Amino acid sequence: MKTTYRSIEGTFDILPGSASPVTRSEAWCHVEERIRAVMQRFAFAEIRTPVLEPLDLIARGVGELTDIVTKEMFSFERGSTNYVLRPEMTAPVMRAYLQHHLDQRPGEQRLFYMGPCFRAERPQKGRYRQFHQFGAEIIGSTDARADAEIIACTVEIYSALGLGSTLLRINTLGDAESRPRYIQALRAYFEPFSQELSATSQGRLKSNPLRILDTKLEHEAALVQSAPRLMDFVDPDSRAHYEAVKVLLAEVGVPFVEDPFLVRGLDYYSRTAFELESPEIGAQSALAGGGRYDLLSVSVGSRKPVPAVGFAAGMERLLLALEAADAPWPDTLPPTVFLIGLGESAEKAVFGLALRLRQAGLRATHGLRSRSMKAQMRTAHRVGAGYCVIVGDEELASGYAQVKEMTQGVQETVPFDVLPRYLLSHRT
RNA sequence: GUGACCGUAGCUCAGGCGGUUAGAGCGCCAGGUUGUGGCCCUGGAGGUCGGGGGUUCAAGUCCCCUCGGUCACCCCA
Repeated sequence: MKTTYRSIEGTFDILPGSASPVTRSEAWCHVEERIRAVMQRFAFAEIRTPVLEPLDLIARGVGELTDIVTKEMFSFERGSTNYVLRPEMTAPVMRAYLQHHLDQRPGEQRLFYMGPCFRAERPQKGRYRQFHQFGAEIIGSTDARADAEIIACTVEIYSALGLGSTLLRINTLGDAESRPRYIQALRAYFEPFSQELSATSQGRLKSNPLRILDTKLEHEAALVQSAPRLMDFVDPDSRAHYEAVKVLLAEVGVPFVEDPFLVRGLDYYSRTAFELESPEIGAQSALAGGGRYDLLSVSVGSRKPVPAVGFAAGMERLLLALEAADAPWPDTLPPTVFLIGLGESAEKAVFGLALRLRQAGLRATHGLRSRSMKAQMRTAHRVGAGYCVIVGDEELASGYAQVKEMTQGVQETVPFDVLPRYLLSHRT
């Protein structure tokens, strides 16, 4: 049947019992639980921020010229305020940190988050207009251990879920000065070849030369080979910081590869940048990404700079990776008890009985359609109930219910008032 | 934003070069058992063939447009 309304393009419903983990609520619960567990072991505390944020916060935080801000935001005006549905969560978390003066709390702030984000891109596998991110931030530390811990935590979440075959790539982007200097050098290098570059690369030459570096065109890749190297422009302190991060990762046995061309798409990153990939989830292969963003706080209005590192990861991509890895999914637990009432007064009794069983801690349900015993029995079987409790006029008169165990099919007679105790002791 | 492919019952799909009331399996509902599920049998409900326009005596089948889905580019989680 054709339905009048459907979920908006690039958004989807998450249903119980769905075949794919991406749209299966049981899979989401399971994964969210595991993520929280790892976050808590890293002593991260949960922060929840609004889905709606001021447009300026995102524009300034993420960067006016980034793709996200120039063409991917769901934004609208109401009264004199411009709103956005957040396209990511780091800038909002920093906003909350500043707004609530979390720097006054003892030590660094270790925060994690989970929630929906929005980007108006063309949907494809692993990329949706409403998608879900989780991530963690350590705010208030310049120490390389903070970087390494964030990276270790990212990796830990995937391995805790049984995803071994991920690839960690890391790089350093240098400080606030080195990046602009490098960008300038890149422009100077590519400018003479401008005519040979593709239209997109020519555009990037103006907007974001760093992006030319990960071109897929062969003749451009050749040019990139002898382009100036980022590392040559990185300041000594950043280099030392990068070395320290690498040593820490090596010490705890987190495998990584260095990728001198890894640049992140958001403006606020400096120094450490990293990305975790899965080769098995399609073209959108980045499971998670992150890095240091010492510059963000100032660009969203802080008078003094607040150093921070963090990562953000995509829930849907994690679920996709688990699907590719053939991970098993917990099912929704079937009801322990299915109550069948025959006739009006029995139905009424069953309603109350169900409530008492639930209060005793049992999962109990009953049909609400006054159908035949046979039909109700079939439903009980199909929903996977462990027991049927049958109540008709005879049972009402005698005070004993029929209790049928569904796998063996044996049936016993149990007084109403001992039903909770009986079912609690017999359930598996 | 660009491109490719796809769009027939709730689901998975059949419907040779256009030709009479559009099918199957599964699922759903009911019955075969005056109060007993699973297996089996019988019956039923459910489709304006994504939508609109065109060609034709005739369109689920051909053409155009449109909407949606999928995947890729781009970008990124």
